[in-house]
Formats: sequence, structure tokens, C-alpha cells
Amino acid sequence: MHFRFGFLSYEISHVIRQRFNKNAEIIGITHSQWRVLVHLSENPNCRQVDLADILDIKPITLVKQLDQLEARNLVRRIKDSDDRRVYRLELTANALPVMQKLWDIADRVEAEVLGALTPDEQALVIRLLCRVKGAICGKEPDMS
Amino acid sequence: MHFRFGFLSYEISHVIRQRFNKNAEIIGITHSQWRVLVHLSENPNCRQVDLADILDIKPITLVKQLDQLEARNLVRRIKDSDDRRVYRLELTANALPVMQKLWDIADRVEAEVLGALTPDEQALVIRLLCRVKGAICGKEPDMS
DNA sequence: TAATATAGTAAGCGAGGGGTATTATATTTG
DNA sequence: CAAATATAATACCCCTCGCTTACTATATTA
Repeated sequence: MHFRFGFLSYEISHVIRQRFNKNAEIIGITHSQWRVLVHLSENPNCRQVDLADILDIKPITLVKQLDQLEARNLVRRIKDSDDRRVYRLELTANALPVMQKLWDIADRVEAEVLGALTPDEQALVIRLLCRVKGAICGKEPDMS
Repeated sequence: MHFRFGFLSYEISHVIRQRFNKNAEIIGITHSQWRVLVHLSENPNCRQVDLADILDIKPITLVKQLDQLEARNLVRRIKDSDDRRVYRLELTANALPVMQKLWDIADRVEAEVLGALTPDEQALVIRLLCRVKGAICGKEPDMS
């Protein structure tokens, strides 16, 4: 018998992404852009290369997401005065109310998806997944 | 405070997919194709439209996956004699040893990713996620 | 000063997924 | 039975997300 944890987590996160995207369509933000906004809000004033690392994507991938978010006036690139190669990233004032709406959507979708579990079970599964993520975060599997 | 279950499940499943894809690259099978094979093995002799529904993808998306799997001689389309519009899908004999290798990879990746949890906790988180998936499977969120 | 490293970006590619329209075949309805 | 409708698979074209490679500008190191 095999575990199926991979399929389970994939299929559940897929449903969450789909529902988020559908609900956030009128705002014009995708789940991937949403990830950028949230992680940026938690790491203000960071460089693009840092944010890409946090998001576990390549810098060039982040460039395009930022282009779109900047075009929507949600994010600003600010030239660093010490190192003129780098941009510092920050959310615009305009981003705050938009993110509030997106958090509402995200919370609602999650509540629906987790509806089959009691609040205690919800907290438990999140705690367990946090440990899983913490353990693999940044670490490659042992290839020896 | 927000839940983060969406990000957690997404990021964990993303790591699993990446590691699976890297390990299965020499076999030439992606995680998406792997999903097709597994769900087909559990629903032998089904129609394409049924399998697409099980996988929660559109039939046209499945067509391309099946084209690749058929080219790799892992899957066969068989004309249904009762309804000449439909194909019945089946794994080839050739698929069995390949799937054995892929299960080995999948199991190994999962064991690594879940390594931070005790066996009891692993079983627990899988049980909880099974309930979550069972509850949302096929159901749209209540939009009333 | 020369070699090397780093931050951001352009160009172009591929996987995965989808919308719409088409063809062939069933099914339902007048 | 004939006509309208529904269904299964698919062709064509598009999108998003992510990548590799190569380039420019700037820092850092030898």
C-alpha cells in the first residue's frame, strides 16, 4: 500500500488555487501573484533576488510577476542607493485595501475546503504541515 | 491571523512534484503523467471523459497526456464496440514495470518529505487530508 | 587594473491547462 | 422514420507559470 500524501496535498491545493483564482478574477490577481504580495508584505524592502528565493522561484520568473503587479500599481521598485544594481520592493498604499479583499477571499476558500474538519483538527493539520514544510524548507533531499 | 493552509499545501505539494519530476526525468514521465497512470490503473477500462473527470481536468487536456503516454507505449486506446465514439483506456503490459519504478520514486520522495513526522503523525495527517479531499471532491462551494 | 561575481532583465522555450469549434456517433423527439 | 439534440474525442489557438541561456550594469576580489 502506498501513501498518497503527494496526490492528496496536490489535489487539495489545486482546488484551493482554482477557487481562489475564480473568486479573485474580478480583482485581476492570480494565486501566484497573491503569493508574491503576501510574502512581500512579510519581507518589506527586500531585493528581488531575496523574494525569489523565499518564493522558491527563479529571479526571472519573479520579474514578470512584478511587472504585472507594478502595472496594477500594487508594488513599487525602488532603486537602492548603496548598490545600484538592486531594487528594493515595497507595496503601494493602493495595495492595502486590495490585499484586504484578497485575504477575505483566501480565508473564505480555506474555511470551505477545511469545512469537514473540526476547528481542533484544522489547527492540528496546519501544525503538522508547518512542521513538514519547516523540515524541507531549503533543504535538498539527502542524495548520498 | 490568517490560516495559511492554502500556502502550506501548495508549497509542500510543489516540492513533492519538483523532486518527483527530477527523479523521474530519466524515465521520461512527469508528475502529471504519473497521475494519469495511477488513476487509470485504479479505474481500468474507463473512457477518456471519465478519466478526465476523475483527474479534474478537461478532456482536451487529457488527450495530450494520453498522446504522450501512448507514444511511450504505456497506455492503449481501444475502440468501444458498443459506442463507437468512445475509447476504452488500458495500461499496456509494458507499463507495469515502469510504474513499479515510479512508485519507488514516489514513495521515497514522500518518505523524505514526511520525515519530520512520526509514523503515527504521518498516518494522522493523511487521514485528515483524506477527509478534506473527500468532502470537497466534486462539490462546488456553496455560492448561495 | 583585471578578473570574477552578482542583480536584474530580454528572448525564447516547454509543460500544463483551458475555450471554442468540428467530426463522428448516439439518443431523443416530433 | 426524420430531425433535432447530446455526447466523445479532438484540432486549433490561447494563457499562465516556470525554466535556460545570454546580456548589461554594477560590485567585489585578486
